[in-house]
Amino acid sequence: MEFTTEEDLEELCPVCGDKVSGYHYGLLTCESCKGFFKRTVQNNKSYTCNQNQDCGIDKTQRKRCPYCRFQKCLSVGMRLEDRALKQQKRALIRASAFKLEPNTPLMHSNQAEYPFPSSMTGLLTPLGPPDYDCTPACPPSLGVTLHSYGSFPAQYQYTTPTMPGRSIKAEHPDPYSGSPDSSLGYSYTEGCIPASPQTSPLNPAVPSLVLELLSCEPDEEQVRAKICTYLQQEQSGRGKLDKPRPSNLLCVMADQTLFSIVEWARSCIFFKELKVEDQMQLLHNCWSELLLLDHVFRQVHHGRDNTLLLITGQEVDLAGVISDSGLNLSSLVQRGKELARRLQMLQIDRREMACLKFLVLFNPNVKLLENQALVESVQEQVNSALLEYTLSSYPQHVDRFSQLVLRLPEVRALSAQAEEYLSSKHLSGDVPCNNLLIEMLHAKRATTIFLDFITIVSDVIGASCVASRHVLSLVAMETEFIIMSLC
DNA sequence: GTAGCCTTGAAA
DNA sequence: TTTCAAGGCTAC
Repeated sequence: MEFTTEEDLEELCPVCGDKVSGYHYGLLTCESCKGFFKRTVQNNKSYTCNQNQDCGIDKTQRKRCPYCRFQKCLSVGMRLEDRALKQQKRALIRASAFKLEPNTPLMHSNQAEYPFPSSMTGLLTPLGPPDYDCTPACPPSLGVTLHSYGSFPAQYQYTTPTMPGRSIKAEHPDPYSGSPDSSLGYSYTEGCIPASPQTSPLNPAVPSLVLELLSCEPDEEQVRAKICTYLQQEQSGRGKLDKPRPSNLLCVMADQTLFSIVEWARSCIFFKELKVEDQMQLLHNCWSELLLLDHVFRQVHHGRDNTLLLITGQEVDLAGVISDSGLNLSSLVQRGKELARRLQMLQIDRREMACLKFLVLFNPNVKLLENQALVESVQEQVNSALLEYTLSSYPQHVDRFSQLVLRLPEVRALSAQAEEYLSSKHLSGDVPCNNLLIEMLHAKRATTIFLDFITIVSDVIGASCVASRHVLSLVAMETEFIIMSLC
């Protein structure tokens, strides 16, 4: 088809029939509809229709119902084009960087060589599963009521209490299959602006990287089954009369979940390209954040305010947990639930969850990695892909990217609090040494001590950390024994 | 809030 | 340097 520019411009705006002024947001529209779409998207406008959501939109009526006008903009195919996406991307990244900058990591990032826990090394080396003896011996502290929730439903059918009238259901029988069509796990129906890509007439292409990250997601049903089997074996080993306390169960669950997280990381794109030493440093840095995210995302799926959903599929009464646990633990639980509630309000989807996990795992603040460049590159790529995805799939929520990434400092702060809690429990002898949770905790603390030492050494010898890496490696070998003794 | 005109900046 | 789409500005 051949059209001259003049012929193109003689066309009428597909939204209101006014004279087109050029290509705007993907198609030929008039200047007013361009401006209207821009204002709506930029200012995150939300309209309602006073009629039956089928108002006629033409040049003279277009001002009457912004809701129907925006719906028509979407239905004819207006969307943020590449250029707009890039511009918004730059602006948002700048804004996010500005907001995130003061939130430097609460803990030291992991650095140069130091002794790695044996079980972690076992998990990361490709020589087969580790022979890890995880003996749960957590003290009774919760006294919670556990009642069976059965297995995970193959198909979610929740009504979110925080969003009355909005039904949430899986669009695919297997929400964990990772295929693009099933990747969201939810679909929404709502009267106003489409709230999810499925209902959006835009149906924009999902960045391939986002799909790639999603395909790395573990099959949660398998993870659940594995952990349940482990718990059953554990119980059968104890004997029928020796029933574990709920707090013991929770401790083992967290420990086993951490194993599954390490397994997930091992199989992930980019991560498996790293050397084992780098992999361990990244995991040591973020294990508690990933564990927390796993818990929080499960609560988002669960969608119930008064209960917690465990990895085993069991529901725990939230009030019981809060009343029966100490101040520190109840504070942790409540903050975790609040974080889940915020993400639920955002209607975070599984693609976004997968991206956030990668942003946590590939933390560019972990310095002196052998392949630092890859980690920084992945962080940048995932940031970019997530931003592109949120802008194109949720054009009515322009600050969605910021809202998502701004949860990460909260995750870090909360996980630091959880580590402190675990550490105090361990020091008081309530948690045994021989589980992965404690091992990771030790590894991180060892790194912190080591880093402080390295910083002092660097200052003393007047060399930059990078330049003195080889010298420091030698020092590390000498201090290895001291660090382990301290821990 | 709308819409027409102007400026900006990326891409060719 | 030119083109063109996005965003800014401002009278209405």
